[in-house]
Amino acid sequence: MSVKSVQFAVATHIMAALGVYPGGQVGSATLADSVNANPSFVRKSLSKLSKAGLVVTTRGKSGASVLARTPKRITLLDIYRASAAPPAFAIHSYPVEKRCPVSRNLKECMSAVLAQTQKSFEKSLAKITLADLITQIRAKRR
Amino acid sequence: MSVKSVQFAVATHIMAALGVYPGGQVGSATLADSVNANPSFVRKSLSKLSKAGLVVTTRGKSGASVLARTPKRITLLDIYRASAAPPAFAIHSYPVEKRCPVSRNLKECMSAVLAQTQKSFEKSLAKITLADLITQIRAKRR
DNA sequence: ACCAAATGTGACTCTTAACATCACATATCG
DNA sequence: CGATATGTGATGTTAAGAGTCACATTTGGT
Repeated sequence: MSVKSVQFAVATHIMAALGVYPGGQVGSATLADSVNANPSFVRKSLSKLSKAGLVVTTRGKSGASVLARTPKRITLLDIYRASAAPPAFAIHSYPVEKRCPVSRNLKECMSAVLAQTQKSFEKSLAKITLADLITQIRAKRR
Repeated sequence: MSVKSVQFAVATHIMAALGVYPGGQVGSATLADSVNANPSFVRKSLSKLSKAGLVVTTRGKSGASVLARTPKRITLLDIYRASAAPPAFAIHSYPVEKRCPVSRNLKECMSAVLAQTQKSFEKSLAKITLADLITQIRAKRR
């Protein structure tokens, strides 16, 4: 039950870079440098952010990306959702043993629990804006 | 950033079964039946619960397991921690691009964010007791 | 109109970590 | 002391994300 995907972290990195870079017009090659990852991988992540409406990218020669709106109005939940990271929690998929009431009913109970849990951590992400993150990064500036 | 582990769900299944079973003395083979998983796998999970002090198991002939305390005093957070599921969130491990302030500082900021997030969902798990879960299972009883 | 330079994406391989299983050590009741 | 349980290390299997490549698509500049 746990997801070790790097999508969310990379997406956040990209968004932060776009927010910090003066002017905001940044090409995918530059972003790939900052993240230190394969350009193609970064472009895929960027593409998802674009489809989610968090950034606006222009194609063709001198193509680049810009934040679609001010960092204050972008939460980490927006980024998390856009990054399409797999759900953080999972239930086993073993077949049900029909004669056992626990086996018959546990999964349903568990999904309720996990849904609530997921909601709770998403709420926590929604409280943090990209602007907050950028402020922190600028504060360190070392 | 994501690996789906089934540990938590299995551990919870085991605990619920122990709580529901009248008397509570249950062997690992019976538990394996209920979960519908390999007995060895279940024993490993059981072993972790035992080490965490959530169940008491006796070895040797007629060995079995019992809840270490009343279900009201066992939270899903206890079980989650005992199950040693991998942390729910991860940060990428790409090397830092030193000339980029975002690259230099983002990871630290992200770990703070993720730590807070982890805390938030653990808090949510702490609110649910094993007794709650058992009540739900009994309520359905179909 | 064409070329250069950028993003968008499908296909494929590589790697990793969880799952699954086995074998056997260890424990203990009768 | 043997039958039967749990505990656990070793090993094979498998699924999913990461990484990479190739190429289509787009678009500004000359």
